Amino acid sequence: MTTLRDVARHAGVSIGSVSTVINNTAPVSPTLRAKVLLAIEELGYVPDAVARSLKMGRTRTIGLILPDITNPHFAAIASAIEIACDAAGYSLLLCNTMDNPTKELRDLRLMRTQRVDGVILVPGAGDADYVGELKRAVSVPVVLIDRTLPGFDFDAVVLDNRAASHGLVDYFVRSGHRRIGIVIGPPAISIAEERLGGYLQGLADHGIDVEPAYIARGSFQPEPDYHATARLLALRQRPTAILSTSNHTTIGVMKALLDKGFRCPNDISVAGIDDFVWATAFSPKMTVMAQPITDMGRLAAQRLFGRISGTIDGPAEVLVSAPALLVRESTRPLVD
Amino acid sequence: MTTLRDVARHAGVSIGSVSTVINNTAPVSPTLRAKVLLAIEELGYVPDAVARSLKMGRTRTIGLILPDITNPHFAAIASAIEIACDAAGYSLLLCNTMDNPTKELRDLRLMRTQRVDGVILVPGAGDADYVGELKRAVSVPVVLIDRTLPGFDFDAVVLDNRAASHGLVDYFVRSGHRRIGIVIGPPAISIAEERLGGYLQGLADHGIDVEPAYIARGSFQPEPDYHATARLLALRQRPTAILSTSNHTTIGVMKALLDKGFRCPNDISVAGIDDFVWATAFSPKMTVMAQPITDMGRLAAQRLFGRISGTIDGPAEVLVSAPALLVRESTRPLVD
DNA sequence: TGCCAATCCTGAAACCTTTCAGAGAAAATC
DNA sequence: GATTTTCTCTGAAAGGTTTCAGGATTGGCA
Repeated sequence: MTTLRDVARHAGVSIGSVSTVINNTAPVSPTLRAKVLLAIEELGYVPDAVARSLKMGRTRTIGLILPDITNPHFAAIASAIEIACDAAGYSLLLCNTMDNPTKELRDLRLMRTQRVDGVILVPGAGDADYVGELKRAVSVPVVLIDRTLPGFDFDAVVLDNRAASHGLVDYFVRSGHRRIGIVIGPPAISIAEERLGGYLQGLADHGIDVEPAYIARGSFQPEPDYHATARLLALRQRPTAILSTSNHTTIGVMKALLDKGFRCPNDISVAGIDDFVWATAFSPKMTVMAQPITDMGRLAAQRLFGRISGTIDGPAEVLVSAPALLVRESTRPLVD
Repeated sequence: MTTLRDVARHAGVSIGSVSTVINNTAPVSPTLRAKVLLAIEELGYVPDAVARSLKMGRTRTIGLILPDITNPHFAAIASAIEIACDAAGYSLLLCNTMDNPTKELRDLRLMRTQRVDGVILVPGAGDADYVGELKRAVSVPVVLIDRTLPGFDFDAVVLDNRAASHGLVDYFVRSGHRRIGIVIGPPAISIAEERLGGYLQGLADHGIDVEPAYIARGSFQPEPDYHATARLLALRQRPTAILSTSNHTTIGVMKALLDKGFRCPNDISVAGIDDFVWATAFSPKMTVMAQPITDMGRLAAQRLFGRISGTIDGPAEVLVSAPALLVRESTRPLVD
């Protein structure tokens, strides 16, 4: 590796001058600049970000911790954040927790030792240890995205989850449905409770009694949610409509319908939260509440950069995005 | 931030001793160890990876450069690599090129300034500049995955792409199809040519003449491949089977069928390369050649770690994985 | 008791950069 | 022409760690 020292020697100038030229940190004579630039070119010098980080006390790197990069929802978030990082001159350290709290703790610790300048986090369900570590990780700005963490005042970028499921219930009821099931994730995850809350509120607003059996607990994962859906379908008095509360859930729901021999929307209407590329590629095209996920990712990154630079310094804010209903072909009016 | 110096002072020992205890790099007395551990605990000391990297000359970080994290295929690769990194004590720097050569160059340069210990790369279509930069990036081990780069002897982990499309052609022909179309990506990407090659070979092996109009150039992207498919469907003499050469391509193909009013498999059979979670959630369940993608990601990471540590030091190897045919419901025998 | 070997531990150098006080030269002012 | 100001550039310190030559202490042996 060639260093500043090599460049300086080769150009016949001091190390400090080379640094000055590279970073444009003070006026220099054209001669000096030319000599240095030439030397850099000839030696193929590339600055060492490690040494720079050590000296400067910041790494120009942020950490992204999410549950499952394999889920297109989180992949879209990652993509948006990566674009923002590129534009702002940040590098991106990626960690995938697989929804494993132990791994998440390890990742948080990794962020500390790596001295990232900030963290964007999709928090899992946190116990006491977790909460402690997260608090300590707070030496650096943290922005939550997608999910929140009760009791922590971090900036957060989230969907209006209650509105999302409430809107879907509204739509179902307007279409004549009253027996509406829901497949929902674990209570420890904030969005599960919020989406369930919107569903309950929606039913209440329309004067529909809650049928406990219509609330099927899954895990926001295709497999468990497949089984949760199967329970719904096995009911003596089946729902006529199912609210699927995430894209991975939708995979489980649709798979269950297919396997159990139900046609959608003829036998049962299904609407989901989250849009995805393949939603319109197969039968039926899915009716969904879409999240402005790219915007949300960008927003989270910009928020974090603002905190890091000090441009943003008020109290923590929760930025809430509105979902948009896309009516397609997995739902139909109930006529009987 | 508390430093080694702080810990040393607090424990009443030397800096070197603290380092020794932390890294278990030499025998120390139980007393010393206890004092140091206690001090670390009390001060909440976390080692500084930046300083460590500077001193050691390695960062224990690898870079992953891929075209589109939003594509579940690459997301699966990323996930597998992340798991391998976690197990081996490496951090993962993620870059997303969006199939943009300029961005890819920038990412490569970023890897150099960040002093990553190695790079796993899904190369795009490279021009001269690109090739030069890549050559320079070679100061550090590079492992290619998914795609190769002609003329570079890097380790690579790839699918047997010819076998994948050849196998699909075989399957179609066995099912009675002879008018077989293909939707393929741009020629500059290695896998496109290989998959096209397997298709041509397959036809040849069965004594079927190549119909140029049946070869539809797309981009391995839903949108362009939708239009490529539409061209196939507009043919006077339509193919009875379509070979879709990537998962994103499959989205375009199926969408086009749906929009143009063709039923699959009744009107046209479709088989794709790449399996994906939602392949079995909708109608029709897709017949595909599945890649052992998780294995491939792990393999690439292990290969890279081996190169970095020097455990592996022979000439570059291309590790070829075999695809597996999963017959589902998007294909059917041709009876007429 | 005296000496040597073995065992622990210390302290400073080095990794590559940024930053800044100040040296030296040129330009400006009286 | 002497003095001050301005403009460039230099050189060294500092950032937190690892490493290693050597110092200090202990134990063993004659």
